[in-house]
Amino acid sequence: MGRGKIEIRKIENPTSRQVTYSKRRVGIMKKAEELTVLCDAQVSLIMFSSSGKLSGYCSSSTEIKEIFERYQQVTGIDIWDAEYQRMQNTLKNLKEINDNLQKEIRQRKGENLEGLDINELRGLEQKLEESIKIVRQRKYHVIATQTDTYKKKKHQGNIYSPTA
Amino acid sequence: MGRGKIEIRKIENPTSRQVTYSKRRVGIMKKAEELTVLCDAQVSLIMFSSSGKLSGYCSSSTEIKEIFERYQQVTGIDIWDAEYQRMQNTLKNLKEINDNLQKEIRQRKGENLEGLDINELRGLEQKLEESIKIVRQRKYHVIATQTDTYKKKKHQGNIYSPTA
DNA sequence: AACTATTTATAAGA
DNA sequence: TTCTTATAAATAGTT
Repeated sequence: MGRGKIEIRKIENPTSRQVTYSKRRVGIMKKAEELTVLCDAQVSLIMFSSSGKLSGYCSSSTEIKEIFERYQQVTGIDIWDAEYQRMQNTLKNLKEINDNLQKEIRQRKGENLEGLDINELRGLEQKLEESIKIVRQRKYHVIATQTDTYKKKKHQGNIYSPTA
Repeated sequence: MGRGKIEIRKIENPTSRQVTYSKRRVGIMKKAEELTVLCDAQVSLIMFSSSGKLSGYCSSSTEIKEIFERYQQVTGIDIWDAEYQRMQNTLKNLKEINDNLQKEIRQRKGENLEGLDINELRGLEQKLEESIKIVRQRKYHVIATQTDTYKKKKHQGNIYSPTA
């Protein structure tokens, strides 16, 4: 295609590679346009250079999306399937986790105990006792702290009180 | 490109159009392949002839899907549209619900009580007391039922016992 | 970016 | 479709 035949293999020199890309990019896009017009075809051409730059051609009055949809229809390949599946799985897992959480909460509330045997009930009772213990400790701690604060405030207040 | 210059406009004769399509289809695919190899580019080329026949080229070791995803990323065009959005929302909601459930459970377990004031702590204590009451009632109910069953079985057993 | 010697692509014909 | 071939187009190497 120029001064001397070339082999079709990767151009190692990055500058030459970039130059060739620029030239051929224009060339192939022209070909795509010509094919579209001459043959009344629908064409999509997407290119990423080795440096990651995007160029594209798409037959006028068409969108890439449309072409991909048509591609899907014809090939039967579902481009979105994998991604869709992944999301569905995530959804399923979340729902499962949710269900379990709901179940645990209901049990801790004392709802839905019918399925539990005696040992499970004893375990649940113990857990609740532990929880209530912690809550009570916390409650007393808060009361104590509030009382301290109150006392201090009262004392500070007294400094400026009429009786001081 | 041949015997005499041609204008780039739709070839009206369907046969010639088809012939030209066949030839140029091969040509542009070759160009796509060359661009891929020479310039280390990622290329996708999808063509539909006016009669609806699909041809495509895609850089080796790549899938159309991959190129499409990359295209999406770069352009910001969302090809998934409604379905995707809907799933994303569902996912978001589920995560939120999940978070709240986790929080409630943690509180009922006695973890993470730092944020609660004295009234909230009293409320939680009451809830736990109610729960524990229900669990205990259930426990005694189960014990009673088991004992009944045992008695009945024992009694039935006696029917066939040596002493009967 | 331009130039240009060659190679490639391909239109028309068979 | 496929081949042939005259010509147009593309482009590699160079400036």
